[in-house]
Amino acid sequence: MASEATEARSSDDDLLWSRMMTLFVTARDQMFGILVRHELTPPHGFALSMLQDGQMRMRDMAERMSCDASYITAVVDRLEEVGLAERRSSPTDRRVKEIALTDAGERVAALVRRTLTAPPPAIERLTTAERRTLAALLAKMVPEDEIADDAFRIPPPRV
Amino acid sequence: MASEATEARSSDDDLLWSRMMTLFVTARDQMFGILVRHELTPPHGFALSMLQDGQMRMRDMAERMSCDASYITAVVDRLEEVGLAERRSSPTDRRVKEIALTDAGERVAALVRRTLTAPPPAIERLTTAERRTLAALLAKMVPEDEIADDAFRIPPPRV
DNA sequence: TATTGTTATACTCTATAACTATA
DNA sequence: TATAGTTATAGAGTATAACAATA
Repeated sequence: MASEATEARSSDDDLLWSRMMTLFVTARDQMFGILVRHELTPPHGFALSMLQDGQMRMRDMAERMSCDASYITAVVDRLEEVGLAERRSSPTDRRVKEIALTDAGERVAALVRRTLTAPPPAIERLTTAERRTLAALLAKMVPEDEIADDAFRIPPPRV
Repeated sequence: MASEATEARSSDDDLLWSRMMTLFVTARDQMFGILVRHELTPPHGFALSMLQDGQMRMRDMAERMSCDASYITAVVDRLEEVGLAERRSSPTDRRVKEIALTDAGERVAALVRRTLTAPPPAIERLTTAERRTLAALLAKMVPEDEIADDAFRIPPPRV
């Protein structure tokens, strides 16, 4: 039986996407807020999120961020300056530097990761049953193998 | 009675937000594609979307885009170069220039607007009833007076 | 010789300030 | 004097290319 929230007026349909966009904008602004407080930009956030899964070689970071290795140098420089990550020379190959999060970096990375993966506060306006319904509808729209992982990757197009 | 799509497994809940993000990323990339094909950047898309509601003075464009008037000069220069908009001197105040879309500009602006307001193709994986349910859930999460209108506004934070 | 990372350089995007024309 | 728009200049972000160190 349809609950109050599932009785849609026709105008709801028209605004469906605008409402979803609003959730994104809110999450994006929250993410930007976290980054600005640490004087970082979106690429740093992406890097922090990656590094939460374990230390990485700069070469591999460049690959996953789809940018040149020279830019990774700048990104890691900045992360070191603000004390969120550090370079560790590889004991087996002295060319290689492994980038690892500091304790402070772990904390910020966890915040970033949560913004990328946890539903925004507006989810609390739904009952548990409604959340399950929403999850199921989204699962039908976006199969697991189509889930993207670069929501906040920058930059926008260069012409 | 719950349809097939509304029976959520617990892991669906975990991925709810990642799935929604994927829809956003897809729409963003579609928008970027439209813009790149016309050698434009996100601010141009935002300007086109605004101009679809009628011609505007550059001063007002700067206000709504939260940027300096001098940058609007550059944006409008570019839109004129690619033939999507044109400056029209105001007959009543010779300082003022009204910016209007050309026919080609109307077409691109309509595309942009649609990307901003129409659900992405994945919506077709839902039945009509499911779409209404989704719309109702989103309406409960995002009341009409909280709907944001600057989904693709750039830039990201500068530190 | 090939690979990892850095430095040097240049280009794009956007902001700030000085300027011109009109009101 | 105040306002609309432009031009000049500068800063941040990112890419490309040349380089040094190590394999």
